[in-house]
This record gives sequence, structure tokens and C-alpha cells, in this order.
Amino acid sequence: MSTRRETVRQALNESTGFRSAQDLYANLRSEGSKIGLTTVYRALQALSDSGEIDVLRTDDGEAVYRACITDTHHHHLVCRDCGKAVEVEGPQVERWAEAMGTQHGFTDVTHTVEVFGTCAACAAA
Amino acid sequence: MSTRRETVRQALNESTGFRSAQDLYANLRSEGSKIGLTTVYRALQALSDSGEIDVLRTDDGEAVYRACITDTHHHHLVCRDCGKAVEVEGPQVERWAEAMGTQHGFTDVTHTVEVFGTCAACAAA
DNA sequence: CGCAATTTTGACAATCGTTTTCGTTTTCGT
DNA sequence: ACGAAAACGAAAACGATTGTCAAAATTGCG
Repeated sequence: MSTRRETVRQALNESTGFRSAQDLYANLRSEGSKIGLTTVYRALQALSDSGEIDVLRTDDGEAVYRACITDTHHHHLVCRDCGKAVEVEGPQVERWAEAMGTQHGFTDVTHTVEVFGTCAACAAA
Repeated sequence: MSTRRETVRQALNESTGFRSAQDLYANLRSEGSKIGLTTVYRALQALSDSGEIDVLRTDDGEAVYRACITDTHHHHLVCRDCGKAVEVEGPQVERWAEAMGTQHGFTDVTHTVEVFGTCAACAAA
């Protein structure tokens, strides 16, 4: 277990929402860390492989990561300007996804839901 | 409206599932078309902008496109084995996303929803 | 402790999908 | 047919991610 990996894990844990690898790297660098971009990617990959973090893709193809904070299933409302994320729940969505699955003969149904918008603060600016 | 765009639209219509731009390009080329990769991308972008086709990202960041069957807003139920996709609608989800947005002071709310599962055929195998 | 084997790291180059640039060609209106 | 505007395609540019490889840190063992 490397110190570097811990560094990345911790940086993710301190973030509320999704962070891109480049973003995390710049952040760590600006805090004085001498970590390399390669290592950030490697750490994120390792953490993702071991299921400690979630990965998803933004519409422009960038990979974003987040630490699994809670163990309850929830989704995110993300500000497309400042990146601030709010965790939201939606039982209705869960039920809908499940229903759609069984209705079409699909088993083992999972789903990803991301809601994007402009938060009040950014809308003002 | 260009002939080239029609070519791409048609190529998509003849495909059952999701196709990548590179894939479509190779395909058209092998059929003797002298179309350029740039044009394929431009056509796909235009079609996507006008809402005639759907775009989503694979896990490795590649964009894949699919002709829309209906013109209403909808989501996809995708088989994680064979890639077969079913278009599904969910008014409840739309309303929920909208509600979450306003509830947290977000404006200009959009959302992405993808449902994954194993289709009946693949479950049997 | 000391030293060799092994693992981790990071600067840099390579890759890959996608976008831009920029002449050239085609299309369209008149 | 003529000129403006749009579409085209080849090649260069781009940005995120991955591979390479030598240096540095860690480990195992005597």
C-alpha cells in the first residue's frame, strides 16, 4: 500500500462531488505535493478496480471519480459551472428503473442517473 | 441538406445498435465511399444537435451514436452483454429531475439516465 | 545494519479519439 | 453561367489517458 495512493484517496474523500484526474492532480500540485500525473491516474485506477471509488464519464469524455461516501444508493445534482454537487435520492427513479428492466425481460438491473444544472450562485454571476 | 449527412444518417439507420464514429467511417470507406473522417464527425454532431440521433459514452470514453426511433425525450435500457438497447420513457424521472433542480436552487436542469441489465437472451446463455 | 531484489514513482513520449484549420470543391440563387 | 456561401477532406492540433523506462523508495534476508 503506497503513500501516494492514500494521498489520492484522501483528496477524493475531502471532495464533495466528482473530480477529474487532471483536476485532482492540479489540486495536489498546488498544495505543494510533488506527485506526478501518471501516479494520480494509477492510483485512481487501482482504487476504482478495488471498488473503493466510482467512475463515470462526462459528456465530453472526461473520466470523473468520486469516493463512495455513503452506502445508501443516491445520485448527484451537479453544477455545470462550479462543479458543486448535491446528493439527492429518488425512490421513484429506483422503482422506475427496476420496472423498466423487468418489463423488458432484463435481469440484474443497475442504473446511472446524473442531473446537471446551474446552481444559484453561478446563475447570479 | 448535404448528401454526405444523408449518407451517415442512412448508415446509422441501417444499424441495429450503437456505432462509433470510427466504426461508421471504416464501414463507409469499405463500401467504396470517399467520405472523410472529418465529415463523419461533423454529420454526427449535426444530427445529434438536431436531436435526430442519440449519443452516449462507452466506459473507455468513446462516443457512440444511435438513430432515434422516436422523437420524444427518452432513455436507454442497455444489455451489458450484447449491447442491445431498448428505448424507454419515464415521465416520472423527468419530473423528479426537474423537482430536484428547483428544490436546490438549480436552473437550466438537464439529466442523463442510463439503465443497464442483462437481456433475456444473454441471461439464457 | 547492509545490500540486492522488487516495487513504486514521475518525467516524458506515445496513443487515440475528436476537433480545428485551411485550401479546394460543390451547391444554390439569380 | 457566375459569384457567394456552404460543405468537404487531408492533415495538423488537441487533450485526456496510457506506456516506457530509469531513478528512488521500500522490502527481504543474511
